[in-house]
Amino acid sequence: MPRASLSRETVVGLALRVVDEEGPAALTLSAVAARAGVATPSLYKHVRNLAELRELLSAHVMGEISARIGDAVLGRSGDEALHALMTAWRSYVRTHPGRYAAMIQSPQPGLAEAGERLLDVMFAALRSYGLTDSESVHAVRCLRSAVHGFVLLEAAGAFGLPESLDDTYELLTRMITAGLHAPRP
Amino acid sequence: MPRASLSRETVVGLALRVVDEEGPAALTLSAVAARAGVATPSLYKHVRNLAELRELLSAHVMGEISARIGDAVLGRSGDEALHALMTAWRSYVRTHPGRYAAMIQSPQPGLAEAGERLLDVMFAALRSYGLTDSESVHAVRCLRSAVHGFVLLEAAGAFGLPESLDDTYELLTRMITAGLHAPRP
DNA sequence: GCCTGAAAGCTAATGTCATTAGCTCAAAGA
DNA sequence: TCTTTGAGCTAATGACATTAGCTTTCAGGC
Repeated sequence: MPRASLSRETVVGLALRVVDEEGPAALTLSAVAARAGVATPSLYKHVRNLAELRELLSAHVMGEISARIGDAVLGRSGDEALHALMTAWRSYVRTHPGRYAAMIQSPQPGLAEAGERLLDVMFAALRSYGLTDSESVHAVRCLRSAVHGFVLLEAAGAFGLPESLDDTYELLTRMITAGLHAPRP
Repeated sequence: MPRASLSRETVVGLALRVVDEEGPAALTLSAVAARAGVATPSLYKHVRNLAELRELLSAHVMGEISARIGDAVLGRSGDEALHALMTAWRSYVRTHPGRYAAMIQSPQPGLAEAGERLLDVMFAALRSYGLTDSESVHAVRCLRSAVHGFVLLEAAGAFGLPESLDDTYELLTRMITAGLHAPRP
């Protein structure tokens, strides 16, 4: 086996640096190849095509988020766990806005596993609320929607007014936690 | 003035049909030109470039949403107004998922006006809660985040489980409305 | 009815990408 | 040392965006 200077993982790592430093729109095979010091077609030895690279990158990012929020939730329960989860999620996106924006949302086969892990962490964080399975599904969806919407808009710079975004996020957190104490009407 | 078969508005209209029928990724000047029955470079007589077309399209979509939720809120107040606003917003996105996904979120000069109008409608819908200006800003941001996150994920097909999405959205609506009755801790 | 100039559309050309085909050559293992 | 495998390369193709410069149409004045 010859020159193994590159690997699938290295390529994904370089792709992450591209989106971190130049934004999601800059993610091209050319850009990654340039960073790898390699001709563009050489990348096809490691990833099937650009679409697969995007998928691998998305799975990686989902994995990082799961790990972060999983850590944050450890040893906590109830509102405290929820608060920690939401804070950790937002904090990750603030650190890597391009990375988060580059993440694919539509259901791809390669993302199923990473997506499930992320859901698992969220379900676990809600466990102490004592919800039924079905209530938990609705609760996780609401949590995910609210956090995803907020961090996406924040990362895009879509909140123009001068009011504190920390305060807004506090309010959002309270809306979610309060809503979880009475998930049915 | 010669052959005025095309216009800025026509071009935007064709672009809307492209994203509606083929998704946001299919929005190319080639695709629009093909629908217009015109060579690609001819479009440059009407829009500066692809970036500007995206901006015009985004402004148009924002305008449509403002109009829809504005209508929905007319003659209502309080929780009822909020509920109508959220329902109308989601309903718009379900009708035009590609259009919504094609909408730019980052603050562009050309989007300022449309963005302000959308914000105005949301502030108006919250008026009867009697919030302070600052509380309203936080409330609108939370509302926008939650709705945007939900409809984006729903349009992307990101909610895989079989539980009813209508029920989830009801819960999300209740979380927001309940949170608005006591926006500060 | 004819002239003219501005605007709409066209062709040709360039540059960036993704992707495929087929070659080369390094190095691992016999 | 020889073979084989696989990483990386060059060349080529095709889709796009964008620019330059030409052609043609037609509105309005004569």
